[in-house]
Amino acid sequence: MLASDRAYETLRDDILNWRIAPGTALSETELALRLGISRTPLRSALARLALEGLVDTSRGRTGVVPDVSAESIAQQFEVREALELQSARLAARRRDPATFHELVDSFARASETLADGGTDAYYAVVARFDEAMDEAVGNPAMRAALASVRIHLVRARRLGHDNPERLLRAAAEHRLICEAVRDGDAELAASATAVHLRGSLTTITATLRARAAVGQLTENPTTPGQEGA
Amino acid sequence: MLASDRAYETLRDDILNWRIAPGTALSETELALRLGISRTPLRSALARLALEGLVDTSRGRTGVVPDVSAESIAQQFEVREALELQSARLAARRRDPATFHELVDSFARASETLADGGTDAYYAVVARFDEAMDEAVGNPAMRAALASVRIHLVRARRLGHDNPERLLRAAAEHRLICEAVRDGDAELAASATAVHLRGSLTTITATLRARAAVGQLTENPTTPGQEGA
DNA sequence: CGAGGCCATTCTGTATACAAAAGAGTCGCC
DNA sequence: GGCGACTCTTTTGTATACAGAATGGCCTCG
Repeated sequence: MLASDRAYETLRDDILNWRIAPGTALSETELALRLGISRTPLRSALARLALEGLVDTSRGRTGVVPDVSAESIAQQFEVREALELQSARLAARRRDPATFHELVDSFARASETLADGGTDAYYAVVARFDEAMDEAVGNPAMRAALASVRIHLVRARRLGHDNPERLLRAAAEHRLICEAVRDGDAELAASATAVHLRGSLTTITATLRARAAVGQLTENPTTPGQEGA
Repeated sequence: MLASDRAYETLRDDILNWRIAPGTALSETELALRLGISRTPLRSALARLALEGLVDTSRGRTGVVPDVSAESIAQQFEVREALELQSARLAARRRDPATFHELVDSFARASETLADGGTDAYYAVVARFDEAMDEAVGNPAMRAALASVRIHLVRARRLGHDNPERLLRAAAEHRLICEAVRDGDAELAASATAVHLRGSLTTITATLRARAAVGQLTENPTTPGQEGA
């Protein structure tokens, strides 16, 4: 595999999993040294991250990891709502019913999945759902646009990881979407998606508020002293 | 200005204005020589174009300019519809009325604008409209998503340049959108946008069909022999 | 005459060296 | 004591050199 791709994936995962704290300055020389590659492929990786919005280069030339604010999340959700509702409608018209019949079953068994494999196992089902929707829509441009939005919300999702009751409600919402898509009901699929997104955003916003209230004491134990002091 | 930025803008304009024909292979060494820079900043420019979808790197490592097919346009419009309808709704809720009052006037004078300054002058008004919508929405993520879609449709728009009667109808549609946004009527703004997009897509599709029927004889006079022979 | 393999050419990917610019820190002056 | 300018350091942007890989042509064998 290419060194630039490895650097990109490593940095992306580090940012997405909060191993690099928001506000951290991303020095090319330092990162290149840390990853054991030269600055050339690292620059390429940083450029990709910057274009995806995972690194902010707007102020100053040194890239920094952008913060996850309630405002930025709400903005991402406005875009996500537009794209996912459209996706749901199109998927309902073009889907393979068998695929979504299967997904309905998967979401019906969500409580077992959560009990057995935890949140990661559940999110794997969600990933299958997203993939099935993208494939049903059959629009590469839509897939790319959605991928761009979803990658931003991964960090936010990580914040709400510890909320199993929300995940169960989300599973029920996903199940309804799958049923609507399976039955070819475009408007119901869109409405069910809107319901799901509203619930999702409410949970994330509440989590952010709770974190802000608790303070910054117990978080980010993995990266001590990465901030700009 | 940075050499990489200049290279990016030059190549982007060349692609958007059909000075580089679809299917053309983009050799790094050749382009670097042509633009008088080294391969390093040129690589950066190519990477940006590839991430924006203006250069296709999926098959093989050498980038090629993707073709503009009726299918790809339709797919872009499915994304555009999702984003612009959402934008129209949000803009209607958050707009500054004066801005859109002014735009209503501008589109009302479209026939004069076209007579005086031609299509370029008209498209300048459309650019002001897009900017006003983005500003009214006030969502950087939405702005970025829309910019990504719009850049793809610039090439398609160039194809339909020679259709003044369509432009007059488009001006009337734009005027209706502006009136709805000015009045804060979110649903009317969305509906008017849907009408406009449908008309736009129909025109572009018809133009593409006409070009296909005429054949490839009279096109691309600016870049003779750029294709792979 | 066709197909397969080998060789050469050319391309991309990576590393490193150099220059220019920005930022911070300090010294001097007001 | 505060403000400003200068210098030094660190950083990014660019160029070039080198290595590995792929592709195309050509030759040979069947």
